[in-house]
Amino acid sequence: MGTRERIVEAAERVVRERGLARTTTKEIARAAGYSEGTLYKHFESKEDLFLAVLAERFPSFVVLVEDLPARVGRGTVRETLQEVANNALAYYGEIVPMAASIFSEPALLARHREGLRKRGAGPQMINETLTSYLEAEKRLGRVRENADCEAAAAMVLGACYQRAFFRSYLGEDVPAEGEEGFVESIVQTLMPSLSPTDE
Amino acid sequence: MGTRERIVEAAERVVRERGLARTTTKEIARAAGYSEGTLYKHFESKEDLFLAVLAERFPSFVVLVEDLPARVGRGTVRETLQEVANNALAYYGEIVPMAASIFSEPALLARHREGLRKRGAGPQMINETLTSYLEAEKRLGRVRENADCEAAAAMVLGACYQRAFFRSYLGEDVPAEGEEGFVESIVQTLMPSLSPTDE
DNA sequence: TGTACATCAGTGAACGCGCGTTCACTGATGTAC
DNA sequence: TGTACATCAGTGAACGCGCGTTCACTGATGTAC
Repeated sequence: MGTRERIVEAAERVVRERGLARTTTKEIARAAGYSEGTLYKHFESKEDLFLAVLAERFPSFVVLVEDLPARVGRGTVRETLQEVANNALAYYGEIVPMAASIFSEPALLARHREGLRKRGAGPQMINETLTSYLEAEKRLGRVRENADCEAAAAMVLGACYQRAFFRSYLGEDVPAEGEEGFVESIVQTLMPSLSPTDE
Repeated sequence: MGTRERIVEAAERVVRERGLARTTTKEIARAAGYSEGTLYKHFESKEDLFLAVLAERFPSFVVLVEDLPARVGRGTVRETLQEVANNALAYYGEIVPMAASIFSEPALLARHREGLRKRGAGPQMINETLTSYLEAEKRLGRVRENADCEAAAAMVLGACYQRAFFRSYLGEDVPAEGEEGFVESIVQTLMPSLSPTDE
């Protein structure tokens, strides 16, 4: 692992631990095992370093759902939805605190946004991928003809997203089993709108 | 309006404009029309001032849905859900950027959390109120017997919440009419799970 | 009414700290001949 | 092989700026007699 990568990784770690506002170049250097000067050999500024963290260290939005196209027509739609929702909940729980903190630095948010735009990436990609999956299932007749796939995806993922946010915001220690039940009740409640016939 | 209130209002304005990280006591004082010294006559520290902003300037979570209990049995459930969802979308759009930015200051978040806990308040109150409304409608037979009201509320509000977050995050200018259509498709998709009979 | 004093919101210059950033320097490695 | 030089990642002390906070002071208002 090169110096640059070590610095980016350390920066992410420090931001997670102390929050964006309390993260200093001194602390990042210490965590990475280099001097502060070295940071500036690899990055133009602290802001540039943060942008690298956001671009390089976030688990890809695509990875979470990348095998969804291959799931079309296999297993039940319900099982697939539950698996996606469980993954989304865990994923959102990881990234929400960090993504949220960018809002305190509008200039950083603007530059990050621009980076996302150029790469055609962004958090909404998960929703689009899940929508596409449901539409493919609809074409196979495994999702009812008049279902609104976009709305269904927005509700499943939105519910998970909000729950992850609440957890971070309220600092609760919700047991993992509670989360499983949550996902199950969400999918269960949505199924009548998706099933081609009453189950 | 007293001095203290003017300072709190100015602080909120500055945080909205410049983000939490770029908000200084100097700028707050300028915006409020007082000297920096005056800030410290009314607040122990900058952090205390922010906590006052969070506690006093956020539109109450309750106000949005406070008349929901009175709506039980009146109008259609669908209309009520749509109205709530539209309000939620607008409300989340207002508060998300500011609420999110607290994540950059873990100490501030922890103190705010404690304040919420003491007042029995918090963002999840909206979900609880909407759940109660749906349960009351269920008792009247206007929502199907086996419906999961908590899951339904989580999906409607979660979808709105995530959409508001995406808008802020991506900086899009989604036209208002697009939002109306979004809310409609959400509620439409959820109705089969709630209606006592097929519509 | 006038006088002496107390109170207190507000001022604004000053302070000191911690931050991001810079820069002259080091020393290991590579290269030419 | 040895010598002279170039390169470059990394150092760490230093700098200066902007921040949150303090404090001696002001002047308006209230109160006692």
